[in-house]
Amino acid sequence: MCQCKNPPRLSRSFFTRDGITLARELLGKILVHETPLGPVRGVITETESYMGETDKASHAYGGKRTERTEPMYHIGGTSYVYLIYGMYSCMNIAAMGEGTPQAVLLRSVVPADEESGERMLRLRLDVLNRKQINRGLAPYTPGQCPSGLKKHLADGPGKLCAAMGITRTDNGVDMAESGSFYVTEGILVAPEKIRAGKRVGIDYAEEAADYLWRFYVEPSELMARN
DNA sequence: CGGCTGATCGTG
DNA sequence: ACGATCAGCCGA
Repeated sequence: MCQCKNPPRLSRSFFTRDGITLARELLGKILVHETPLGPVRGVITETESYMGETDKASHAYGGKRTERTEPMYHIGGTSYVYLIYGMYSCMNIAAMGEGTPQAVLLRSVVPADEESGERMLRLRLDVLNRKQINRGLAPYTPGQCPSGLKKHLADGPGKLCAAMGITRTDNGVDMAESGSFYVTEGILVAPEKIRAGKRVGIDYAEEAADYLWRFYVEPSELMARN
């Protein structure tokens, strides 16, 4: 599927831009995570911008700099992975430079190749099965898994992290330097193919809840290669 | 497909 | 107490 199986990771200058530019530029790029199963590659199809201390939806709103939000304050390219609702992880990439806590939430990916798709399915099953066992129920096997799992492999921030094996141990990684967690070129997305909408799950953010800071491409638009 | 709900735990 | 969520269940 890829002409070039191992393109180089994107370097610092890609990440040290403002959060809106970075969110748009990340569409079509490939997120790569080395897992015990091998590399998992996902084409990024949906992102959200969190614009720092003045953004009421941001964890850094009002200059809240704590142990949790610290990675957002680090240099562009730093990962910010946090636990939400007690059971899911959300994956962000810091934008801008040191001290400016803008970030991009990665909301959705699709497998970049068949091998990645198989690994995503297994990683999703691992997470689901932990809950099954916890409830005293029989674990799913790769053959008979919940219907809809393949269709909704990584189309949500929690599902994206589960499918790519991303946990809080991946928090604070410099993705411009790391050899196991990084972003590469992927599919060219023309600017006119980028849709925008309101960010999800931030009803508390008053006027900021209406900003069109969620960006996405229809999977059918992912055709041309770099 | 759309709406509702319980699950579950680190953070401040 | 409260989430930058998800899966399961319900009704249409």
